[in-house]
Amino acid sequence: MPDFRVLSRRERQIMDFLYQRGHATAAEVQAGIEDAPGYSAVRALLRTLEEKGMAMHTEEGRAYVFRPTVSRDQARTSALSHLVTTFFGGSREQAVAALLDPDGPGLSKDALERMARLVEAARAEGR
Amino acid sequence: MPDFRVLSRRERQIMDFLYQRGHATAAEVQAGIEDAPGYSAVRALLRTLEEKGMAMHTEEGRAYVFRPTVSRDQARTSALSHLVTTFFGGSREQAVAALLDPDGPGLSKDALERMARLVEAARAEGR
DNA sequence: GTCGATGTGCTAGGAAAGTAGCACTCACGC
DNA sequence: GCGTGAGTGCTACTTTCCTAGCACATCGAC
Repeated sequence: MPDFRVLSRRERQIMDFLYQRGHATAAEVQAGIEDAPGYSAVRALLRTLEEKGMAMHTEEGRAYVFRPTVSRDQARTSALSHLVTTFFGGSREQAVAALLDPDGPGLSKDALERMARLVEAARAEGR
Repeated sequence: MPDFRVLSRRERQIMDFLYQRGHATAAEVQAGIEDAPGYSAVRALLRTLEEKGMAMHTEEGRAYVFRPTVSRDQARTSALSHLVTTFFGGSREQAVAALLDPDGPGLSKDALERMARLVEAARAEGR
């Protein structure tokens, strides 16, 4: 798995966008990211990301459609683990607590119930 | 709250370290981060971070001890929310599921129990 | 067929980041 | 008092990032 830490500021911004959307053309990237640079700059950055092995493209009609090379699943696991280490001293439990924080936008009853079931399932499995 | 997105690659790396440790001298930063640059470079980066308002220092003995200006709590909330948006389509529930992933290092029975209680508490509060 | 819109590739220059090195200060031991 | 070690500030250099601009290709409308 490529190392996300080698990414520059703009590159990161674009990768985030690609993970959020799944895939995007240069124009979509430009339209989608905040404080975006010129169109040429976006294309150049996408090319760099390909060189670094972080993204790949397929031709769809005339346009290139870009996707991350590393699956969202792998990337999210890696990002999550980094975040837990950095901000929660490695405690996933604390991270869960933060996710349940009532200050955030309210979680639906259903979502909470599903979470409860997830925890129960993990408990059942863990013994 | 300053915007973490303006940080360069090295600066980010150092901020992560500061959040992980709470505080650190230049020497500790250099010793602590992977693939670290020279001592001078680290000091220069810390100075830049101060200029950008991301870190501050206090003098302790002869050495400067650096800390993030934004509290770990605020920073973690912001980082978590960004991560949930980017990788989980905004679903905190899915993020929790990933944190419970049995492929990761096992969670202790106690930790799981505490999580169960957290969810229950959130449910009780949410109605 | 030709003009405009929308693509791409490539190159080059300026800005920012990253790094090393030197000069200086201060505390401590001899 | 003077050398040494550990600290800082500052400056200058190199590398990388970021960006714009130009040249060329392709498609569709007229």
